[in-house]
Amino acid sequence: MTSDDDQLEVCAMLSERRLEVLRAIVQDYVGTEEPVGSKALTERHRLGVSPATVRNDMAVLEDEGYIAQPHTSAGRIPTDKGYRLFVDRLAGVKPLSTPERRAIQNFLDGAVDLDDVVGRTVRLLAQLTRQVAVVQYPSLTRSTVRHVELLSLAPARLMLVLITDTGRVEQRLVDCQTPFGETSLADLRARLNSRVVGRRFTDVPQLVQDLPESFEPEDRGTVSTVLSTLLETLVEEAEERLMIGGTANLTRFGHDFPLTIRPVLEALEEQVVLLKLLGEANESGMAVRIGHENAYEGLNSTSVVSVGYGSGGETVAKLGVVGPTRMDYPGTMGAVRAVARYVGQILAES
Amino acid sequence: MTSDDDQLEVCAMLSERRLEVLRAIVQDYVGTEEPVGSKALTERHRLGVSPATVRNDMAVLEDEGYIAQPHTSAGRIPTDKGYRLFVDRLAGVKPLSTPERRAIQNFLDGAVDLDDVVGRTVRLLAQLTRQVAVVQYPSLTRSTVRHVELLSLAPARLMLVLITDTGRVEQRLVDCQTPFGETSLADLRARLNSRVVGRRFTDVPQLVQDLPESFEPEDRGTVSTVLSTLLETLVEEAEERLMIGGTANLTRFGHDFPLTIRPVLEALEEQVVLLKLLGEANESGMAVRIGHENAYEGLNSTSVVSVGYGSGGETVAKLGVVGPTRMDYPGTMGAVRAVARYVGQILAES
DNA sequence: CTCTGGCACTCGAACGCCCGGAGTGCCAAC
DNA sequence: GTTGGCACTCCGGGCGTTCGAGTGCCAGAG
Repeated sequence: MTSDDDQLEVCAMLSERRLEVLRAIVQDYVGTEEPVGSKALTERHRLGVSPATVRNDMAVLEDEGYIAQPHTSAGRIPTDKGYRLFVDRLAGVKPLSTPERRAIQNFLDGAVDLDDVVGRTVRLLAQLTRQVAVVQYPSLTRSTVRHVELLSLAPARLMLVLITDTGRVEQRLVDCQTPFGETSLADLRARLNSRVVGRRFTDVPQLVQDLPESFEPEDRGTVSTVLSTLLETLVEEAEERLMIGGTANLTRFGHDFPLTIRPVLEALEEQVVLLKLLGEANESGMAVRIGHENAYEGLNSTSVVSVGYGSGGETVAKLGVVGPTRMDYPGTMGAVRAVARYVGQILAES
Repeated sequence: MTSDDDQLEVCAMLSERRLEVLRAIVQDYVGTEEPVGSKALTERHRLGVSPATVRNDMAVLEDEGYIAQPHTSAGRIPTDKGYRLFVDRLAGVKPLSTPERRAIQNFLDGAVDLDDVVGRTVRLLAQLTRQVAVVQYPSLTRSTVRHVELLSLAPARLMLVLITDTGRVEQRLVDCQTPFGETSLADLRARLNSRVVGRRFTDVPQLVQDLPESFEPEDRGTVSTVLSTLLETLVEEAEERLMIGGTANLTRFGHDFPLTIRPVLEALEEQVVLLKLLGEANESGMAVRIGHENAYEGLNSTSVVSVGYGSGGETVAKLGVVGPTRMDYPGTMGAVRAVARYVGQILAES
């Protein structure tokens, strides 16, 4: 359609005041949840022009697809395209107040382990934004190995435990064909750790591939089994886990309840869908996907604000919120960004 | 009120046919979600009497508080008390069909670790019952120690890993005041394991209390720190985790949406509330809490069906579903019981 | 004593109607 | 380019009517 030459249009058709009108419409609509008319606009905002002028501007904005009216002779509401313009050019990110920042820090500082960090984060985010929060667990693929442990549970049964630098622990049972002596076990444990500790998960396969050869023939089978279980764990767990919270906030969505809320709840149960949503976060900064910009159909009337977080300069996972397209974008973006930063700090400390 | 002499009343006032009428009302109402009238009842069920007779019976049932009418000249709907009678004396537990059983087993057999077992269980239960499923992780307090592992991460930093017989793994960082040698570490690990492996968590405190004394004076501080961290983990993690799923099924609740669904979603976010709900499950068998029988106010128009599960004869945790009081009790109870049994089997195998 | 058919009554849901108000689009004037 | 005026549209709420399902009661039959 007309999306290629947005930049042109913005310059040509949309004067400064028209943009101001759009901003006012978005702000009012977000506040009141009701279509906003020309008269109300001039009353609530000091635009310096009369309702009639605003009406003309609104007609232009509607022609260009930034706003729409639910039915003839009703006020206007922003379209997805309108929100997009608002987010891109009309609104900044609203920083949190100092008390809010302090509250975040205090709350997150109390966490005792990784599960707790993620749990607290998700509750915090839900409370701050009054929307549904989604937090991805720090990813295995980007993190490094802190330790690999091997335990003998029974003569032919081992347990493999994998500990990451982000505090995550994964374990697997390994059934071996032949009994595996304690000394061989200690040997394997030591060699395995000396090779992979501190290395990235993605590098592990190459680092261990020649390990079996250095063992006695009768142990090679078991060593291979252990290694393949280890690699399997890496792959399987690369399908990330995540935690959601604040679903009760869905009840604030709107009046046309069942139709809106249903697909959202369904989407929230589909980890794959959620991961994709978060995954679309831009590497560098925050991503805002508005309404139909979301690939998943059920979320066509919701927006997703997501951002990566991590310790050091590295992004190890993402977090974000899902809310109605009619949301307070500056505030939400501010909260999401702030929480991501603090979580990154917490992870770096542990 | 009249609740003390239920048994009497049941005999005195409620003939066999009246009970049959109540059963028919419950069944019809669960099916249609609409108040059921006398005429419809005689048409759908072969009661062998006329609508007028049924009307008289209904009047009695209403006097006794088993049914009520939303407004004058509407059909009747069962009260909580009516459902209670239905569950206790009029309905059995409907066993699942063979294909269903097979499907459950196949689905659960594919699980790779404890998280996966719980995750699959919750999805399964939600799908079978078309309601919200809640599954508690196997409890630490009732399970036994499979292994305790100690790793040295830095000279004065240890990691403690605890593995249970149900496959659960907990880890904690331990900062020690003084460096702790590898040999002391191996020593502690060995002694610790020889004492607690195979023992119940509740017994651990006594079993380890004299351990520090048998170490060199310079190591005693660290040993004590490790032990107290271990005990702490037992206590902290005794606050159980749980997983929920099938929240999208809440949309099938009713028409008076926002009011009903809101408190339920809120309750589902409160682990404490949920744990209490499940906790009310009778030790031996299944528990059904109907409407106002639930202590938590927000769940006054929902019913909870819960049951314990475990490997061997032992109950290690509970699971259940939350749904509208208007639910298919026999079917739900059958599904819950069957799933609990299979999960118990799976846990016993691993 | 129990069951049945009949009958008058009640009340909610659905429908149609009207009206007020908010908001628009257009136009002529500044 | 901006403004005030004006006719028009359409949604939402309030009101009265109708329709039908369902009830309670009663008198009579088994």
